[in-house]
Amino acid sequence: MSRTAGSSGKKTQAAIREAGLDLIYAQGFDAMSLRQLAARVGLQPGSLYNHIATKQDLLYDLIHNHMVTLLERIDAELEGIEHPLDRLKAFIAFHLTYHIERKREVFIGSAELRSLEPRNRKKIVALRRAYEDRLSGILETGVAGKLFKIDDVAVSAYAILAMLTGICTWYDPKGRIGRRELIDIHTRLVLQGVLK
Amino acid sequence: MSRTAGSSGKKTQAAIREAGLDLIYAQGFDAMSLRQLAARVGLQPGSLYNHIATKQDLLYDLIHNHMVTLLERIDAELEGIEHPLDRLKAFIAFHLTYHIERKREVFIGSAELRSLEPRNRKKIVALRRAYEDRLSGILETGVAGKLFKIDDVAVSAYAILAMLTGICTWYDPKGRIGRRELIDIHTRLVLQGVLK
DNA sequence: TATAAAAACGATCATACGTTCGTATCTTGG
DNA sequence: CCAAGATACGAACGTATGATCGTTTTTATA
Repeated sequence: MSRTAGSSGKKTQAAIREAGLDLIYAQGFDAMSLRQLAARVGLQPGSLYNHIATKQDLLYDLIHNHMVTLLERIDAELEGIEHPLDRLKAFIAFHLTYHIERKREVFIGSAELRSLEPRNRKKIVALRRAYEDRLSGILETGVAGKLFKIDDVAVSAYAILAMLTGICTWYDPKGRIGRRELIDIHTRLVLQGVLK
Repeated sequence: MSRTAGSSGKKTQAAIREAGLDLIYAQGFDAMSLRQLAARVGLQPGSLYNHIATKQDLLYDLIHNHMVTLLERIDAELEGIEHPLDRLKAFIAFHLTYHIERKREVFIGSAELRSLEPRNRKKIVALRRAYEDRLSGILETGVAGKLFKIDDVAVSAYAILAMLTGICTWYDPKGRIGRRELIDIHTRLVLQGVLK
C-alpha cells in the first residue's frame, strides 16, 4: 500500500492537532500514545512522522500556538481602551471567554508545561510571562492613577489570574450559569478587591 | 543476595512515599518509572512490591493521605471559632499555610487526579468536595447573617479556592514575600470581595 | 504531460515499562 | 535461640512505546 486517495497535508495536519488536543486533554501527554493518536486520525503510526518531527514537537506546537494566539487576542482586545478600569474589565471578560472556549489548550498549556523539554519550556514560560504582564501593567497604571488600591501588584496579579483561570476546572457552558453571569460575578469579585 | 542488613519495613515505606512525592511532583506520575523510584530509595525495582500493591496504589495512597489530613486539619483549625468572619479568616490562613507546606501533595492531588482509576478518583473527588464545602458553608452562614454580600456562593467559593490554591505555582518561601504578608494580602483581597 | 515532492503503508527496531517469581538473608516474637 | 515472617535480590516476562525505513501511490509543479 501507499499514499491514500484524497490525502492532503493540510487536512491531516489539522486532524492530528485536533486529535492531539483531545487526547492530551483527556489523558495527559505521556499517557497518550502515538498509536492512539494515529488511530484517531485514521493513519498508521509511522505516517504521523510525515507531519510531526517528534511527539515532543507536537506538544510544543500545540502549546506555542495557544500562547501566541492568547497574546494576539488580548492585545487586540485592549487596543484603543484607555481607562485602567475599562482595561481591567476588558481583560477579565476576555480571559474568561477565551478560557471557556479553549479549555483544552489552556489546560494543556499549564498541566503539560513540565512535559516540555527545558528549551521549549523556557520559550513558553516567557510567553506566559508576557501575558501576565498585560494584567500587572493594567494594575500598575490603575495604582499610579490612584484608581486602585493594591498591597502588592505582582501577588495580586497572580491571585487574580489564578482565580479567573480556575473556572477551567469546573465551568460547564451548558450548566446553570451563563457566560455573561460568570463574567459579572468575577468582575465584581476582582473590582471589589482592587478598587480604592 | 537477599535481605539487606538494617532493613525495616516502616523506614522503607516512608522512603518510598517521600521519593514518590518528589518524583511525581517533578515529573508526573506517568513519567516516573518504578525503576527510578526504586533507585531513589536504594532498592531493586521488584523489591518495591514488598511495600506497594501497584504503581496506581501508591498514587492513590499519597493523594488519599493528603486529602484526609487536609480535612482533619481544617476541622481542627475551625473548631471553636463561631463568627463567620473569623472562620473565613482562619480558613484563608490555614489554606495558604498548608498549601505552602505541602506544595507537592497539593499539586499531585490536583494534577494527577486523572491518573487515578475511576474508582479511586471518585473517592478523592468526594473528599475534595467535602473540603470545598467547608468554605462554601462559611460563606453561606455569612450571607445568612447579613455579613457577606455574595452573588453566587458556589461560584465565589470556587473562585476563592482557585485564587488561594494558585500560590502553589509561584510562591517561594525563601522569596521576597513572607508567609504573614502573603496571608494578609490574600485575606484583604478575599474579604473586600465578599464583605457587605 | 513528465517529474519531483508529498503522503501513506507495513514491517521492524531497540528500549523501557510494570510486574512476577524463586531464592537468600535478616529481624523478631515466643 | 529458633522458627516464622518480613525484606531484598536478581533475573525474567510480556507488552507497549517512540521512532525509522524502504516502498508505493497520489498530488502538484513547471
